[in-house]
Amino acid sequence: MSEDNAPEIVLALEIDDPALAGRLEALLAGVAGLRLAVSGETAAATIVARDPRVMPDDIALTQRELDVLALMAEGASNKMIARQLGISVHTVKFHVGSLLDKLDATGRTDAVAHAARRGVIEL
Amino acid sequence: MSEDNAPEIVLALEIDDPALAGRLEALLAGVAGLRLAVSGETAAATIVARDPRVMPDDIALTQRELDVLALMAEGASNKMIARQLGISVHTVKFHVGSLLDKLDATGRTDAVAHAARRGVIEL
DNA sequence: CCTTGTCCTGACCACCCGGCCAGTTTCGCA
DNA sequence: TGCGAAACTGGCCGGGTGGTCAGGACAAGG
Repeated sequence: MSEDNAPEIVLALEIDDPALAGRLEALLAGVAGLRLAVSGETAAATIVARDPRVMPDDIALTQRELDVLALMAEGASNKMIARQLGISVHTVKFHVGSLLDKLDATGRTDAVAHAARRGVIEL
Repeated sequence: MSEDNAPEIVLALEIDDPALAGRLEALLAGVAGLRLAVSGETAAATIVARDPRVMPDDIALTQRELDVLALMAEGASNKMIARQLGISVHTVKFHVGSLLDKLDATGRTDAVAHAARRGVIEL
């Protein structure tokens, strides 16, 4: 049915591992209906595979710490976080402190950046 | 030894557009050597296609604001930024203020998050 | 029973942050 | 040559932030 609305799906590759990239390239080359993007071309979708080395140990964050972290990433102040989670500002500061420690960050901005970098949270 | 004619490449799909997702699913289903991940499975690579998000006007940030923003993303304090750029803390606060205004952020953490989201900076 | 760990709360304090005021120099442009 | 925009600096101040102390509730496991 209507192949008119489905020309070709253009895919881009962003893969750290050269071996995996090569295999995928070879496999996808033989598929009708899609092709790989040439340099600079805008792709409909991108195949990504990050080097797993960036998150060696998935840092053990408690559920509460993840809650606080998520709200921190939204730019919420301790007071806002406290209200949102139904806990006291003191407790929020406690969790933020733990976060700074575990993420090896110097402040909340640094903590969010670190967490985003290693995929703990999605910006 | 290396039977690296590896079994299958497991791919995950993260595509906003259902139509595109469906087409890709159909296309890739017929390719030997790779398969789609089942829910929760760890994939070797992920195919992503974000909604052509609104990055209408790449916000006009001055060079100095970009300098400050980059250091903010590293978790640097105003004092550190001042020292790094060879300017006074007051000037840093001035630029941070402009950044918060232009990025529609409530604080430096929010500013970094917004900037990262719309690709102004790379985390 | 007692210890351990996690989560939660409180208070104190030095410092940082963001917003406000006002002022300078430098530059491009009409 | 005048004029505005950008960059820079200063002081001031209310509120937020991060570090440190101390302690309570509650479940898991010795």
